[in-house]
Amino acid sequence: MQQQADDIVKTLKTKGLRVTPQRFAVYSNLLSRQDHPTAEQILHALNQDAPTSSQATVYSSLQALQNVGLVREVLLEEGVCRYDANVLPHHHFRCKSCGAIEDIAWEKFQCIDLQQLRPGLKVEEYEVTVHGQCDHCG
Amino acid sequence: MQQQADDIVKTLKTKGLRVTPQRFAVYSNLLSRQDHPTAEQILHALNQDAPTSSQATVYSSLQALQNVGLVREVLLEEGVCRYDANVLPHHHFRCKSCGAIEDIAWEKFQCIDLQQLRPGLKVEEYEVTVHGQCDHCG
DNA sequence: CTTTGTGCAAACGATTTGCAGGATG
DNA sequence: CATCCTGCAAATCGTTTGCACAAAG
Repeated sequence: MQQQADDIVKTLKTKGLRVTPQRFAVYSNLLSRQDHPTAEQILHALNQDAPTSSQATVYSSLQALQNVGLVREVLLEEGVCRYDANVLPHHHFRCKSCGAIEDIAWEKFQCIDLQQLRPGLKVEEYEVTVHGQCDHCG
Repeated sequence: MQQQADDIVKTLKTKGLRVTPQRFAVYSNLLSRQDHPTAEQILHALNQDAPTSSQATVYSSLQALQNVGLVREVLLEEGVCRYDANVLPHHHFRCKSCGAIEDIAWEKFQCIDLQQLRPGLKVEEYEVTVHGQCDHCG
C-alpha cells in the first residue's frame, strides 16, 4: 500500500505534474478500480467519507492526467464520458442490458489487411468495441 | 431525384413513421451526405436557404429515425454525437488532425476467436474505430 | 376527427471558466 | 516566492421537455 502510493507519486513527478492530494486521489482511485468511472463517479468515490475534492478539481485533474498520457477517455455511450487508467492498447465490451463494461485483451482481435484500408490513410491505432450480454444479463 | 424522394417516403411509411416535411428533410439530408453530421450540422444544413426545421424537431426526428432503425448514433469524440444513415455494419476511421470521418468496409477487419472472448459473454455485435491521418493531413 | 409532430422557450445535466486564496517545488 | 492548483459559483454547450397550435392519415 505504502509502496503503491510512493509509486504513484513518482509517476506523477516523472510526468512533470505537481503532486497534490486531489490529483493523487483521482489517479489512485482510477488505478484501483476495474470499471471505467465517469468524472462524477470518481468525485463521489473520493468524497465518500470526507470531502476531499471539488468537482472542478476532479475535471482538471483528469485533464492533466490525460495530457501526460496517464489516463484516457473511453466513449461507449452517448453523453457519457468514462476514464481509464489503463493506457495500454485494449478493447472494450459493453453489456447492452446493464451497461457493465469490461476490458478485452488486445490479442483477442486482429486486423486483416491494415495497410490497405485505403491508400492515403495512415493508421496509427485502432480499438474494437464489442456489444452483447454479460454473465448476469445473458 | 423524384424517385429517390418517393423511396424515402415509402421507407418512412413502411417503418410506421408519419411523413412530415421536417422528418423527410432530416432523413434525406443524412442519406445524402458522406460525413457523419451532428444534430446541429443537420439543422444548419436544412435551414441554409430558408428556415424549415427547429432544433427540437431535428432532435426528435433523429430520435424517431433511430427508434425504427433507419439511423444510428456514432460516437467517436468526447461530447460529440454524430448520426449515420448507414445502418449496415461497418467501421469508422477518424483523422486525428482534422477530425474527418470515413467509413471502413466491414470486410476490412476480422475478429479472431470471437466465441472465446470470455466464457459468459454473449457477443451480439462489434465495431472497430481506427485513428490516424487522412490524405490531407498525413 | 384522432393522433402525432412541430416550434418555442424554459429546463436540464455535464463540463468549463474566472477569479481569489492556498499549496507546491 | 513564483508558479500552478483548488474551490466556488457563474457561465456555457448540447440535449430534453412542456405545452399550445398545426398537420398527417
